[in-house]
This record gives sequence, structure tokens and C-alpha cells, in this order.
Amino acid sequence: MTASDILDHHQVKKTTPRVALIQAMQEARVPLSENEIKERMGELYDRATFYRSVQTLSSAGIIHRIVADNVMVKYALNNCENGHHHQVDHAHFFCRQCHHLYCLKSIKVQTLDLPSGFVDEEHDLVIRGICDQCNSQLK
Amino acid sequence: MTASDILDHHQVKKTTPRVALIQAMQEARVPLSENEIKERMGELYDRATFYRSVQTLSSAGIIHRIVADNVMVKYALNNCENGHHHQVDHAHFFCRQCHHLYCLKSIKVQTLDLPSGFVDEEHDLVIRGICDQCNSQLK
DNA sequence: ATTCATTTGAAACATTGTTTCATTTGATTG
DNA sequence: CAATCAAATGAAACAATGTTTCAAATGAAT
Ligand SMILES: [Mn+2]
Ligand SMILES: [Mn+2]
Ligand SMILES: [Zn+2]
Ligand SMILES: [Zn+2]
Repeated sequence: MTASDILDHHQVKKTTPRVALIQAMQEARVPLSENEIKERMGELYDRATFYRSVQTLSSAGIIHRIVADNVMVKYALNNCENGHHHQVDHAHFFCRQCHHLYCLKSIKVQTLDLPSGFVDEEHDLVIRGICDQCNSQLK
Repeated sequence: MTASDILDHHQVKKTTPRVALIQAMQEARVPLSENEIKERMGELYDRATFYRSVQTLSSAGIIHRIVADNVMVKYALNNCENGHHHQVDHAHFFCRQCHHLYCLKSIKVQTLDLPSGFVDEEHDLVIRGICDQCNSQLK
């Protein structure tokens, strides 16, 4: 599906920055940080527009946020036909050295039975540390 | 145990800001944000010292960080005799309205079997949304 | 083509976190 | 109890992330 189709399908107004944002994420196939998206968007990137877009696209169910740590959020498409995310049903590993966010599909997030009155809008099971590649380079 | 005893026990140098930080957390009995700690420390608080202290005390195993979301980290004592945390073996709920961080002791974090080469330094299972109290006030 | 609500982009602002470096402090030794 | 000195502190400048405001641009619908 093209970025344009996705916006149509979710009934979200089709604008140049939104199309460019979705395309950047489609080409990457892994969760991207704001900065990684900025590099891919080039002059189509604007900070304020970016934050408004991720808000709009998250609400529409087109993308989701993954809070990698307190100073880095990554963004990924939902239901990406690249075989990436459906929703966030798996854990993520954030490497503090290389800042890559790994999808750990083998670690599933259990069903979360919240006390009544609590509403889950977003959740993450995030593990932070050093990844295998960075570990082997340290030797 | 007094703050002073805890520092001795972990062989961490006893300084005025560190003692004040630990005391603030002991009195609170719930995970606190930097700002909540700042209020409790009064004039003993300094930004740079605070960040260095949480780094030192985390490494020593006296406290731990919980990444509530991308713009809020909460801090809690380990093995607090108040009956609070042992380690982070349970999920947390962060209310986006009132910014309270709830310990969900009923939701245990499963054992995390990482692929070889990956090292877990810190992990969080965090659910973000609206808490029961804020929900009932909205009606 | 015209309309008009929505969206954009620039700028100023707020908050969180880091770095630098001169000064202070607290554990140790005599 | 001094004297010592590595470790820690605090002030300031800096960097990164995220929000708000508002005039100008734009895109969906008529
Ligand atoms: Mn994933
Ligand atoms: Mn807890
Ligand atoms: Zn890595
Ligand atoms: Zn609440």
C-alpha cells in the first residue's frame, strides 16, 4: 500500500509532510527515531509538524510509538506488509551503544489485566543494555 | 535503615546531597520524579549533582530508575523495608493525567530470555494511560 | 475557480539531561 | 586532632527533545 492509500484508508487528510513521513518509515523497515526520520525526509522535515503528525497518525492507528528510553522514542508503522509490526505484542531491546532498537519477536508481551478503571493507551516492554554486535566489538 | 547506613553498607561515600536524596525517597514510599525529589530536597538540590547521584546510587544497587515515558523518569529505592520495591519484577502504570506511577504488583514481568550476546542492564514493563481516579473525576 | 476549515512552518519557549572547571568536602593517615 | 588529596559538588554554559503561538499556505469539497 502506498502512503497515500494508507492515509485515504484511515480517512486522514493527505498532506505532503504526512506522505513523506510514512514513506520514510516504509523504506526503513525498522523503527526509526525522530532524527533518523529527519535525515530521510530532508527539507520536508519540520520539528513542529513532525510532532503533530506522529500524534495524528498514532491516533488514527497508522503508526505507534515505542519509548526506547527517556531520551529516545522510536516510531514504527502498524500492520506493515514488510512483515514488521502488527501491534506492540513483543518486547524490544534498546542498545545504549549503537541506539538500535531490536524487535524481540520471541518475547511476547503477556495479556495485561489491569485493575478496573485503568485504561491502557500504550505500553512497552523495553530492555536496555548492550547488543550482541556492540558486545563483540568491545573485545 | 537510615540513609547513612545504606551508604555505608554499599560502600558509597556519605555526602550531604546523597543522604538528602535517599531520605526524600524513604519518606515518599512511592517512586518519585526529579521534580518531586527537588521539592523534597529544598536547597540541598542541585541539578548536576542530582544526575550524578542517581547514576552512582543506581550502579551501587541502592536505587533504580523506571522510565515512565519519554519525558518522565521515576526513581525508587531497592529493597525498601517500607514494603515497596525489591527489584523491578512487576509492571508499572503511568497516568498521563496526574503523572502518578502505580506499582502493579499483580502483573509480574516474565523471565526475559534474551538472544545470546544481549545484556539486560535495565528493563521496564510500562503501561501508559488514564488511572481509575482520574477516570472517575472526568465524569 | 472559490471557499474555509485544517494544516503548516517559523520562532520563541519549556524541560530534561550533560559537560566543564574551579571550589569544597569527607575519608584516611600520621 | 590536623594535614592530605582524591572524590564530589555547584554554578554555568550547552545540547536535545518537545510544546505553543500565530500568520500564511493548502487541500478537500462545493
Ligand atoms: Mn517491534
Ligand atoms: Mn514498583
Ligand atoms: Zn548495539
Ligand atoms: Zn491519574
